[in-house]
Amino acid sequence: MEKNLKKRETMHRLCAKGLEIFHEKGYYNTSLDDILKELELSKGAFYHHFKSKEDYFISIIQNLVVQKVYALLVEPLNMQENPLPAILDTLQNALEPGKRNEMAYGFMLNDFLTEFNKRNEEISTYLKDIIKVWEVNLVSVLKRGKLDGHIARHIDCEGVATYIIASYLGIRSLFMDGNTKQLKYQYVQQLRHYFSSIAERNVMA
Amino acid sequence: MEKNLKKRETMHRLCAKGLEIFHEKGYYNTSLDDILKELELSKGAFYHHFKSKEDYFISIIQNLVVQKVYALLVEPLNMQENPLPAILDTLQNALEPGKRNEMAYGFMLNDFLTEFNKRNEEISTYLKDIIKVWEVNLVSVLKRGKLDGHIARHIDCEGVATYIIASYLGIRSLFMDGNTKQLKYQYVQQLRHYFSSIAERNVMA
DNA sequence: CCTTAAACCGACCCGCCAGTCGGTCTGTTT
DNA sequence: AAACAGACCGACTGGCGGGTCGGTTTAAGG
Repeated sequence: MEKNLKKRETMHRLCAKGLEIFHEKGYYNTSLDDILKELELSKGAFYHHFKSKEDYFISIIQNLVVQKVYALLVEPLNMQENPLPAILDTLQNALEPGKRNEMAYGFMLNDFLTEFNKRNEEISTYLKDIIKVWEVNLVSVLKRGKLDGHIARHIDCEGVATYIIASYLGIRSLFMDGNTKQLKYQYVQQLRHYFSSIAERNVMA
Repeated sequence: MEKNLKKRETMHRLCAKGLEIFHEKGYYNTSLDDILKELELSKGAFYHHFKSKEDYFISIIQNLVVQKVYALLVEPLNMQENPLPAILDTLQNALEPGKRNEMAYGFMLNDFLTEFNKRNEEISTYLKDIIKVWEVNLVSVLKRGKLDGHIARHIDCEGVATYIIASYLGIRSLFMDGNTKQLKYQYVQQLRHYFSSIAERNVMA
């Protein structure tokens, strides 16, 4: 059964490198040969494992992107009892420059989302589903926070989630022009102000 | 001098239609022939007026996009004395579906920004400059608002501007999946909460 | 071993599209 | 009306890149 292992290994190498380069240069701006050259693999190897470039990218989304979103943006939401600081910490961490050689700058959802919008409906759908998952989790954490008295009763949790997601995607857009340190600081600062306006009137960490 | 008129007219038709289609389908996903076909012009005509596709798009940015940003996002900022409601109204209006057959959904900065990021540095620079202009104007309006006692004294106006821009770009990203009405409502609602947290403590319209 | 099927190779095909170029048509100038 | 220039035409080129396919290597099973 070593053949099977080889297969997995090669597919995994392809996906990992693919995500890295697609994220770096964009999907449409990256040719398969770009990726294949780096891995010293051939066209033949690629098409043995994937039926098309599109199919390949969908694999990447489902195997890697989904996991990363969970690990980076969903799971940390439940690390604290009070959702507002939990969300703040999560986002702050997600904007941190990549540690241990992982994908620099935490995330790429926005780039892919706009790249595929109106160009490839199927891939767009997969990406939107990921956002949806994030949103659903945000909402549930926020609602729990409302029940626990951390968030004011009149607040619309769905609206808050939408607004958080929007601001996060947007700040990631702005990250491209270098001054990430300051942008991140400003973002977190203002997010704090915003959160203070929807928190239940006692204290806000 | 009718020749000169003809030239202007053709160039203008090219730019207008170009912006429309580039915005609709993306720059790299639109071939010149796509545009030329709709205008019933030829390759020859095109290259008589512009030296490349890139040069063409830069013309579009400088002639049309800049103006639209001014008209839609900068000028309305000074329509009211209190900057926070002014900004709110401006953004709300900018998210309004296009009236009188103009470009649907107000704006496209984010799409272009991410499309050209890492693919064409020159064009990216032009786009970033536009954002910068918007930012500068936001900051100046905010600072004036602080002097006039509408905004709390400890607030960082640059940070606020960044956060506003981020959230706007982000909500525009989310607009692609259809439910714009609700998204817009949620966005404006939360923006109001945020603004209430940075306003000087009297009233907030 | 020898067979079989898998993983893998790489030359090739083909459509797409930015850009070229020789030519035509039309209005302006003298 | 002749000469010129600028607007426009459209067939063509060349490179890029996704996808194909016949062949070769490798490892599992008999």
